[in-house]
Amino acid sequence: MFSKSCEYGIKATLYIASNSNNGNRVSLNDISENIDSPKAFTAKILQKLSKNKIIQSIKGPSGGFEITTENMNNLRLSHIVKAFDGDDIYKSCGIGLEECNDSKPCPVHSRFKNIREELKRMLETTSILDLANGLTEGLTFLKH
Amino acid sequence: MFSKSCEYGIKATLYIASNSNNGNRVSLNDISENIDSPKAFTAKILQKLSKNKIIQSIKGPSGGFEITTENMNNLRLSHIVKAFDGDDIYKSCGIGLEECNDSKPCPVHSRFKNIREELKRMLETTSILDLANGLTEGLTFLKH
DNA sequence: TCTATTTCGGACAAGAATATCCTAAATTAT
DNA sequence: ATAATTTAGGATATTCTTGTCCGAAATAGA
Ligand code: SF4
Ligand code: SF4
Repeated sequence: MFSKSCEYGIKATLYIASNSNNGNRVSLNDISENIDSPKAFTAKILQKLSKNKIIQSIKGPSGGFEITTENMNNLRLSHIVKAFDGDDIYKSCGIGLEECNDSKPCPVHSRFKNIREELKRMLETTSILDLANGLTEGLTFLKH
Repeated sequence: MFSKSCEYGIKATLYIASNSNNGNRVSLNDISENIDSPKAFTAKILQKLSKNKIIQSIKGPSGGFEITTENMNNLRLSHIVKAFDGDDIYKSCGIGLEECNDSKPCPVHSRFKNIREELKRMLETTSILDLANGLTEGLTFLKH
């Protein structure tokens, strides 16, 4: 469904958010250990999140990553997905015709439409904070 | 959502089905032209469909590909998807934890679950014939 | 100022997906 | 039989994604 990068991006953001909730800044090492992702690759992911102003990065000793309360509240899952995978998931569903529209639909169009819209709606209404809270409360997990 | 291979696989099957409906056997050339896909690559796709007994292939002059009425009726979209992409789409949704379960859910689990199940249900209930009919009747299209 | 820590960013490597090419095998028609 | 057509399948190429490596830049503390 999502690219590996996007999956790591979501996990990393949520891990950072859950820690920022508690006032803790976290390092690349922390993150890649706790979300079970390759360290060097995760560094790239974090750079991208940082450039997209989803998280904040601080260099130097006792540096690391954090996310502002404002961002946690305002940013949605859709923002992260968009940063990594673009809006493909909203457009090129089904069998990937170049231009999709209702007036010249592909055979699976009507069947996929609802699902696609439900997914879109879910991503656009779920905030980082919503998801991070479950982590903080120990109700959900980022690795097994 | 699906791999390119899977998309071609779906399109090819539907094109063949729509033609088998009219008693026409179609060749690789026909198919790749009408679904707008790279010919050599499409040949591989057709081989896979054939090995998976989704379509039938006939060699030699006036050979080509066709699909039986029985297969059109019995086979679902899910069979094609499974042949190309496995059952990933049913398992590794959301952020791709290795083992997914309700008792140790990832943060997006509850939100993704419904969507995933709806997708699964749709794929498992949509037959090749359902989709091919729309094509035959000129209501839906495989290229623009 | 010097050192240690930590992110940044460019270059490179490995792997997977996508795509092409060419020859073999089967089948039909002549 | 021979030639023409069409699928089968192995080898190879290209492109994209995923992943690693290493030195530069920033920053905190001694
Ligand atoms: S399902 Fe609709 S939107 Fe998706 S590829 Fe087909 S025509 Fe386009
Ligand atoms: S949403 Fe559920 S099933 Fe999907 S990866 Fe997360 S825990 Fe697993």
